[in-house]
Amino acid sequence: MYSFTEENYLKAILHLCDANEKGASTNAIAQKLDAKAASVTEMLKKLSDKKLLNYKKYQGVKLTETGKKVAIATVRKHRLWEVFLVNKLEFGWEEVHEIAEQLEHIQSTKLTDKLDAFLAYPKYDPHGDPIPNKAGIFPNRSDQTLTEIEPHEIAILRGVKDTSAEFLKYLKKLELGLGEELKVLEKEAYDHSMQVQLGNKKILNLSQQVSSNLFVTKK
Amino acid sequence: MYSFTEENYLKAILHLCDANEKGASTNAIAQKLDAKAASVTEMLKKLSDKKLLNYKKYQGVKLTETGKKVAIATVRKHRLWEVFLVNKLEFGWEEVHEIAEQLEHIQSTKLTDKLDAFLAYPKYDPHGDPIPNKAGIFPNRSDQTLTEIEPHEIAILRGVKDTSAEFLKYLKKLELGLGEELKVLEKEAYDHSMQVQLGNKKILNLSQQVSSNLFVTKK
DNA sequence: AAATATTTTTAGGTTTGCCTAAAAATTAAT
DNA sequence: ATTAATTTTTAGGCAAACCTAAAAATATTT
Ligand SMILES: [Mn+2]
Ligand SMILES: [Mn+2]
Ligand SMILES: [Mn+2]
Ligand SMILES: [Mn+2]
Repeated sequence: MYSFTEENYLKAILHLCDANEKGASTNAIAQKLDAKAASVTEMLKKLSDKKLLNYKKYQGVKLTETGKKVAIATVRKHRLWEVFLVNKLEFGWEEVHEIAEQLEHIQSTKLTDKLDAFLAYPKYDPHGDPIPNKAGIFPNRSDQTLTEIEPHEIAILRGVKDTSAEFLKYLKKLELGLGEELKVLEKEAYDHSMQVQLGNKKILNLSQQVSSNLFVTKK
Repeated sequence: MYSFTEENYLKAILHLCDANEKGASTNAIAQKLDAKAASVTEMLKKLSDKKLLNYKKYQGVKLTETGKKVAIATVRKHRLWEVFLVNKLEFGWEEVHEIAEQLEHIQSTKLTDKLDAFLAYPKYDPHGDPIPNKAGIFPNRSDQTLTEIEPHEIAILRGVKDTSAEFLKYLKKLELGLGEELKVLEKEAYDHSMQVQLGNKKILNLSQQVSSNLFVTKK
């Protein structure tokens, strides 16, 4: 249906739009795909002709519904294969991305869905990234907050419940960003505060108010 | 390392050389790959330049050792993936060939070998075709003879222990060819003869001497 | 041995996807 | 508001694989 290359472009654009709201710029796409801007322009025209994205000269692009569907399906394949490689074939989580980059282009919806079932419908890939279901819906980034994590467990920050500027600024000050690993050291029974160690070894003390507003997944 | 297309050519040529002794002709390759003879000629030159096969104008081709290695590795990948699809993902054996045709081109020796281990080093694919090991060695067509098959089981004829012309002629007379399915109906305790039903429903009575010379695999 | 048929190769094109270099448009800095 | 810097597009090419049609070589008949 769609070529290797087309799927790669759509996936890159999906990720850029996720980050950038305004859409994906030619240069950003070029950088992400390790191609030249001229090649990207050419491809954008083709994808636009195929109604996979909206392109107007010099204006960057956004995916159409169809384009989004194809991109999400590709992400789904990529992440499911990564789960397979790590959970079933015992690859290390650092080795699987490159192989998944190839496997994600295998064309068979039935294969994807059977793989999904075989893996027991995982919601996150080995790097903690969410896996869209057959319908293209991503799992709630997490319904689990840091308060539910027990000492010695490692959590990965996935999102925030409180999205107020104040809270986000506070997190920034703590150097607590999405994707950060948090090892729970201790939970204080007295005030329910937590001592956690960041990936960079820094140790933080988080109040219950803070930890109950952090969506995480266990590593 | 090698492109999708190159692997397909080498695999096709391997199979044709297997059948034809004399090597593979341009036309035969074209037919097998559903391409035009002109395209094949062009590709043969490229593969010859890369030392994957020996090509002399108008003389057909044979694979070099390197070419054989690549072709066998591709067959290995193809058949291992077929086993995966049938045994693990519960595909029907008639659905897997097309998907394996895509999966066989994934480039990662480590993946292939880990898949092999995950599947417990299968010797045959779902269609009974032998799977070469990591070193490129095909299994002995079968070490199991028909005598070891129990009533109600179905066996597929894979080879013969006795290769004498007499025996082969006898098999031909019985219409018993490689690949034939044999359902064991009864085993006579008295003389160890067997009653078997062929795929075409014909029922045969085979002496122990015959059944002990037929290499089979269970279906 | 010639004539005919078949196979294979050559010659010239197409499509996909990528490139460099130059031109045009947009954005940022005086 | 100009000028300068950056981004994006256009123009012109290249390589991998494919194609059709015509020419050359080989194989088969007469
Ligand atoms: Mn990945
Ligand atoms: Mn990819
Ligand atoms: Mn197959
Ligand atoms: Mn193939």
